[in-house]
Amino acid sequence: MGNKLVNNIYHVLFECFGPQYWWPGDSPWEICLGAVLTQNTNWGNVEKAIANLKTIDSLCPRKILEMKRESLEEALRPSGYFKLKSVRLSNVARWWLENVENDKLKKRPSNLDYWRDSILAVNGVGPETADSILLYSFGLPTFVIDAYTRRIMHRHFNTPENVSYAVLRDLFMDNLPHDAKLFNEYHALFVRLAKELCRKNICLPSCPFASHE
DNA sequence: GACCAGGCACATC
DNA sequence: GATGTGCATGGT
Repeated sequence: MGNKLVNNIYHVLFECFGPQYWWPGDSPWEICLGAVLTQNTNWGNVEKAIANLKTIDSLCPRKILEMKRESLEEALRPSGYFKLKSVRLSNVARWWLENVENDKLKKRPSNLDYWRDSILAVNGVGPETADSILLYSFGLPTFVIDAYTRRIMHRHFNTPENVSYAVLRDLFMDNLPHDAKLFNEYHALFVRLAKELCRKNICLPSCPFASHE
């Protein structure tokens, strides 16, 4: 599987669907917060939790950290795993204040590997969440692998079903120019394709409508 | 009522 | 390094 295929997939998807304008969110922090809350969770439920935080004017990292644990859990409840996510979101908010909204930032290197290691060290941030934050919140050129990407690549391009995150990420990063705009659009187009296939009843494995195939 | 959704940490082998 | 398990809500 090489350069050509990885490029061709992108061009076909872009011609079909056009730009996707990702990630949904009004600010870098809101994107970061959404990346944590959407872990193994439907985006619609995440939107409810974000709306709750906005209603009580507690979206920003400082307010998240100032909130009582129970209040934060209550706001996050619709997004599922709310006890777990209240801890994870607090960890990420602390990291954000220390590393992003801080003068120290100016002295820090701006390279991808530095920031990837930094955010991956936060408890509750794994590879997908890290790459989503780096790409969609910071605009750094890293490729996001999610369940949709895995399913599409397995079903339509024959990659092993349980291929590791790192191997699949390398497949894209080794065969594409490191361009944040390209990576942004590419991942968003995978999600769009998966949803279109489902909507048109051309189902991917584990699609809820798969039994009607 | 079952199954699923844009994962992750931790234990165990 | 691979595999299994708990975490929880809301839509279909």
